Amino acid sequence: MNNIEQSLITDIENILDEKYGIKEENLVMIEIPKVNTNGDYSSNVAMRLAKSLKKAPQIIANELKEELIKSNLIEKIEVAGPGFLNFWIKRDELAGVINKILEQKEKYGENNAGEGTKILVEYVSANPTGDLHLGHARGAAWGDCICRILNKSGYDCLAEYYINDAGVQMNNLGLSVYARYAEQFGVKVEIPDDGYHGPDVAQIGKELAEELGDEWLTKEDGRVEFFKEIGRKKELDKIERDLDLFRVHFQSWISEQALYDSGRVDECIAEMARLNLTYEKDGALWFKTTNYGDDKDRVLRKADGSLTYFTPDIANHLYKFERGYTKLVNLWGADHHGYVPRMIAAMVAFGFGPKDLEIDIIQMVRLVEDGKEVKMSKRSGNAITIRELCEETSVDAVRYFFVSRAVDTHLDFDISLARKRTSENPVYYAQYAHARICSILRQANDVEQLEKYDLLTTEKEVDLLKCLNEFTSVVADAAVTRAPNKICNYIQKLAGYFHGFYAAHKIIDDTNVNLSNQRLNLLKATKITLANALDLIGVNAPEKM
RNA sequence: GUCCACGUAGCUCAGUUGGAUAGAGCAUACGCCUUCUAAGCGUACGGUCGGGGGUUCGAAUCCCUCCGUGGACGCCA
Repeated sequence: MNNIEQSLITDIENILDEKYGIKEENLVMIEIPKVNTNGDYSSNVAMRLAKSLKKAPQIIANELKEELIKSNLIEKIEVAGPGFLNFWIKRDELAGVINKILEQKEKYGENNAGEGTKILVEYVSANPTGDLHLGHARGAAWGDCICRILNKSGYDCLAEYYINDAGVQMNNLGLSVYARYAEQFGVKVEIPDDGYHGPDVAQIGKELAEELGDEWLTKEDGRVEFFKEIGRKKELDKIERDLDLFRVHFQSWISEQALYDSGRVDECIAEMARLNLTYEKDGALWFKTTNYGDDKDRVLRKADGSLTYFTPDIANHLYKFERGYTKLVNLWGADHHGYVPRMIAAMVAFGFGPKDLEIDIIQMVRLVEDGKEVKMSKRSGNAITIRELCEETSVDAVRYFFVSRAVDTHLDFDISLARKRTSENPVYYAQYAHARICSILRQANDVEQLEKYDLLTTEKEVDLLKCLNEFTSVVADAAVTRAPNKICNYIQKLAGYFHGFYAAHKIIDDTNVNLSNQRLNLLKATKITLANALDLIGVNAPEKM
């Protein structure tokens, strides 16, 4: 990594080491000041050292300035305010990023923040008993983007879906599917109270009636098993198709039932007993999660002999570590947040670190149209599905909107806004910038990459160059903090700087070929960076609009 | 009731190991197309960072308290 920020940090760290013998990671921070009268970059390191060095921050800043000014990156340094170091970078150094981008192309933005960490991201994991809805869509968008960002940042990332296909609910699914199937032949069978009454199950019943005929009406042997299995398969196929439409693809699907069948669940219980983590009380088997930060102990095996949801889920998580993943990330709905401490406690009980499993909580989505909350689909009268949402607006808009806000905040998804093709809609704003660049490049002669970009010195050009320089560290930061919304913020900023630059300057100019060619290369670099950023959130970068 | 999130401009939100005058976009008002995409650009307006207290050179950020919103408190999944 040799971007400007990183070079500045390294320079300062070296000086601190030589001059004061200070070696401390993450001490030196570089930021881009809000106003450009405070430099291209600035650092507060002198203020942070004031206490330990027992010197006024301004004095430290001036001492650092003496040394730093020797750097060939820097045009000018000022010590300002309470002790900030403000840096102005040589213009041709800033522009060096253009050739870097032109050479790296779709690889620009790659970084090694993850240092090869094997990380497993589990998300969506909706039960195969119905369609994917709003909340799932937000989770799917978030998880997919996180994986893209992690992969770009030197993590070895696996996207996994945990299928809750064991237990009572699957039985209920089987019974419900059978009831709907029988209904097609005029035979009335009760759907269990906690069964599935929705239109998707009715649809499956109808399909099965057509495919299979009435043979199962009379055949009782293995009927529930059969309908359970086929219901599961059909529901999962549907989920996979909807996710595919949403451009989300899992590399791994883990079945809860398979964890039972392979004996992993039993092994897990046996291992907990060996580690003395369990006890019997009131006929049930309990896990001493309170010893590891939970607020009460939890039941693993109920008095009726069946296991709780918790037990196979522990086996599920242990299996992730077993496969060599050293970092686990889950995305859970807000309604599961009470479940977080016990799962972490379970992993800690098995000797893993409290940060080896991190669970991000996704907040609720409200659907809004014309200022009013929309609860149900107008088309079907039921809860709105992910497919319906994408068809009503667009995959690009849905993905962008869901990912552009931090996951832990409540989100209003404004359908009318998502449909708009104006600057009110941030997706179009960014895509329009890309299309605009493509249009200009189509009309210009193709230019080779240049040795120098010494003519790109106006405020708009410098803003754009600084923004391009920033991309790699934005990606790295988004990966480490698992915040795809930071990529969206970056996209808006980059698109904004481009539009500003475009409005201020004529790019294709036959009377000044040198400047024109430098600007065209700046455009090419901007196009690549914008497309790379959009790709990280899975949104298209159109050539024409 | 207990626990967990969240509360920043009219609206939607940025803002992390505490830093300079709290930032965008939208909305509103006014400008800008004989010129590469006006799905754009520019200017203006807009704030007790939910209230109060504390910690210190410095707080939207950390601590306490109160208010408001949402969620969780099963031998459900």
